[in-house]
Amino acid sequence: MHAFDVLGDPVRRRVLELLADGERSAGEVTAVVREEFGISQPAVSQHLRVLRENGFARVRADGARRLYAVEPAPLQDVDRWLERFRGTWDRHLDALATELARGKRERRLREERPPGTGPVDPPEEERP
Amino acid sequence: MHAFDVLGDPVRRRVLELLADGERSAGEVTAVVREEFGISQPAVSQHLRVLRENGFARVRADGARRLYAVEPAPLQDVDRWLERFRGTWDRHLDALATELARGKRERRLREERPPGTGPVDPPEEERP
DNA sequence: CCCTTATATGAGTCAATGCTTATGCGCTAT
DNA sequence: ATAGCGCATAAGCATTGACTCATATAAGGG
Repeated sequence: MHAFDVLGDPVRRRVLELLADGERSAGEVTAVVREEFGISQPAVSQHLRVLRENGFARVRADGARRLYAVEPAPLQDVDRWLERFRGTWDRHLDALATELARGKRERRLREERPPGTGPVDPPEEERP
Repeated sequence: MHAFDVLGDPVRRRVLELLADGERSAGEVTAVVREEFGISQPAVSQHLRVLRENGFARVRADGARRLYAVEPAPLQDVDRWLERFRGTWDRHLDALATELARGKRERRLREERPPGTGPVDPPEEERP
């Protein structure tokens, strides 16, 4: 199962959020998720299994309890995959920042730049 | 459809990779994906639709061709969701280089805002 | 105009996945 | 020992979603 398939499920994302602050027992996780999603204990257990088997979580025994914690490797994989798109939104952010800065400057110094010299609007989204 | 569901499909991930370098026509994308995954033209078109309808791609007409490009917003959402786990792998000291690179980029983008002054992440939310 | 090219849509099928109920199995405590 | 808790697994069912083939639409070139 690919990392993105694992993260595709809202319950599993919520479980990871709960584990982000540190170890939690299966019971604690189950209580929260049962409450929020209205699903059964076995359902949560099955999600925990998916997280385990795909390397998103490790588990350790504490008496009869199972303590789960985040295992970061696959999340890092996702992060690295996103790497190639950061350029895409950096460009957008830079453009936005430039636009905002220009607007602010123009509001303060009305006459500094004549109209028609700014960047053109990016193409609008289109419905074919 | 949640961003992670969209990214759960390997064909759609591949399409986004192809678009990461800039605009490409539906035909170009289809040719590559057909070759690599052995699926039909309509199948690729349906994936393009999913990307469009979920805000991952924008399309613009060029005669009979459709030129697709990445729309970064939902990828940024994913990136922000990952944010809370970066601490987890910092503790593991696994991705020092990645983190340093990111830190440098963020310092460049936030030169005028000192760290620790931004809002904290809200709980996971859906984008309609 | 007709034919071809480029892309999108519709209907139908099939497999994957997430849920439920029922049950198993190891700890813990009485 | 035995009952009860905590958690996992099994089996069955329903839904979702990705594919195929067939077809629609629209632009461009003779």
